Amino acid sequence: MHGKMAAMTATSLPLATPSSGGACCAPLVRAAAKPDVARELAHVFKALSDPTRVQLLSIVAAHQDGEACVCDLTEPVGLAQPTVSHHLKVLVDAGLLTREQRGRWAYYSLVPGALDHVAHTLRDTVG
Amino acid sequence: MHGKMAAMTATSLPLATPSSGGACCAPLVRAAAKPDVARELAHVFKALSDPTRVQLLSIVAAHQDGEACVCDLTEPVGLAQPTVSHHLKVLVDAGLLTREQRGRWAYYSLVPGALDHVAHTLRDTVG
DNA sequence: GCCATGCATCGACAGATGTGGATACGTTTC
DNA sequence: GAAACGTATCCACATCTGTCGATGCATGGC
Repeated sequence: MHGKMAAMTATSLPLATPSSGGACCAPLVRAAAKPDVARELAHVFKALSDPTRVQLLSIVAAHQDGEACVCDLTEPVGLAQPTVSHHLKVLVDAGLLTREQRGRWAYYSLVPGALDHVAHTLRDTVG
Repeated sequence: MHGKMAAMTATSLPLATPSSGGACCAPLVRAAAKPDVARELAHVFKALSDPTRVQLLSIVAAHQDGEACVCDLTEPVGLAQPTVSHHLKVLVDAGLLTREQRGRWAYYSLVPGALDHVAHTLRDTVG
């Protein structure tokens, strides 16, 4: 749509024409992120994009043995129990928490390397 | 508000009552995240929670000199120019990109330590 | 078996978000 | 000055999201 090839006939350096009148576009020095990777990253970040969910992760991590049940979490965040359950489900779906039912209680814990993995992928993508 | 001190009079270990019938709640071994920190983190993560914006960061980083103008970005992500401008504004507001107008073009670049700072704060908060 | 408890799901609602067409603004060129 | 170009802003719209009351579904205690 842009006539990129036709521009080749004009000068030997169609890109990076400097100074005044030329093009704005600089060349790429490496490949950009695959859309799949961007989607994967965005999915995890969407789970982290709510203050309540960041707090929930922190509270779970601060508990003994790194696990907490829903009843441990509703009061610190000041939200109703269905809302907390919803947020926890989002975090589980993002691969940041695991759920384990023991008796009447559902215990949530951090997935060990999850955050490190995200940080590493992000570094590979934009770093 | 919680009478933490008063509870000390009942038993020497008011928390962590174990085994069967007892409470579900495990004690905290350290302080949870301040709401302010959670909000700050969530704000940055919200900017990263859209696949298009992750791609934009990656494309900017992949360009020579680590900068790109809007015309470099619309075609790779396949969206209209106003939409791309909107996403770029979100990334600037989150402190992940800077904008510099040079001539007719607006050049966007990564803020050097921004992602590292976020990763470090996150580690302090939930790690 | 029956009730209480802890949690997930459902339904509904207000507010936020991604998207693009139309348009306005600043800069460069003629 | 006028026209062209690159971007940002405005507006409208469909969709998504956070929230909570009501309800269902298990498990444990009586």
